[in-house]
Amino acid sequence: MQQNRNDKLIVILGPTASGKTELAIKLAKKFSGEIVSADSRQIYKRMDIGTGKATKKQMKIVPHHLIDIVNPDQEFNVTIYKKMAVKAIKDIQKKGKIPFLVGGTGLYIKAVVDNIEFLKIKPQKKLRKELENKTTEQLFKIYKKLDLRGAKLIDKQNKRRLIRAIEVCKATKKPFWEQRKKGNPLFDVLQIGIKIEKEKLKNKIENRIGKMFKQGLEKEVKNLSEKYGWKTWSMQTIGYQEWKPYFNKKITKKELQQIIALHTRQFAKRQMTWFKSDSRINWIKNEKQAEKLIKKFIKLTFPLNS
RNA sequence: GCCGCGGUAGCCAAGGUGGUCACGGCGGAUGUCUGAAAAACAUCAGAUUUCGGUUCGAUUCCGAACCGCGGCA
Repeated sequence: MQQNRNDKLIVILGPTASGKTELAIKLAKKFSGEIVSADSRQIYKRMDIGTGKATKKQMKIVPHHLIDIVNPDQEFNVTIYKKMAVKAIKDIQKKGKIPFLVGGTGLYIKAVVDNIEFLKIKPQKKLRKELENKTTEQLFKIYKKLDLRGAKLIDKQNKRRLIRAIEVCKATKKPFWEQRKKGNPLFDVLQIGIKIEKEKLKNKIENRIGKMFKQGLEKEVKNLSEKYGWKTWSMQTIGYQEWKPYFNKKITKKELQQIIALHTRQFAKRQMTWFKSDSRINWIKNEKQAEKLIKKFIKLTFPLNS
């Protein structure tokens, strides 16, 4: 354990609408920290209301990183994210401040916390296009030939994963599965998860959507769809994709709102499924508990703060 | 009131000609995750409106009741 080097990282995670943003800002302010977003949608510019970004005002209280970093028609992925996040975190540490990694995108958080070293094989458009025309059975057969062990463990029916696995095998001439790896941990991490009952979260989700509608989500979505269409990756976002049938007059506004709420609830559940499996997460119910954990965590490196 | 049509899981919904019946989809529960992750994918639970009859056997055939829809009065 290095005593005086600042390699601490505090993670604040939880399902959508659980109140991460608010909590993180309070904590970061209190412990002189800066926020690094771990949210796969808030990276997009112009997608403000529907992704639940912090307001300009809030961002003035505490510096935020990795928000608004690409245009809505640009492609983005974990690898890019990880690189940027690690850099942002280190920069904050160098300033003697504490980085707060805040968000609900499990894979992004994991990439940083577990230092996943993604294989440097770029997605190959031609190959992917070719493979996409095949059935999952065909893809599985191909993969099996390239990586017998991996074939036993992969989601057999998940085309997207099969294609990626094949892509890596072909590019590296080695089995995909055994090439996956984690590096040594980059940071000393404290993970804090927001615990919230299902019913309560359901209400919060509904309220939040109501608020978004009032804040002008319709216009935001309309502008985006007119400028970039509906097919971009960024439009594959809850709170955005659902508007298409509404604009085409296939559903009413009330139905639209219900569908968004449904999708959001389902998403929240998937997030929890992801987080549940990480036993390192400290689940808290309120700010006080979070503060307590942080104080204890920080003591060694920042004796003056406690 | 009469005539017709229908009543299959929380919702939608397949099931010519009776054989441990019970297709799907949505929703639900549980889970997977190493370059799209607010993505993609998997597993599981759950039903024949009710009461009688015919039959070795009824989701299926017959009758009645109840409910819904349409038409006539």
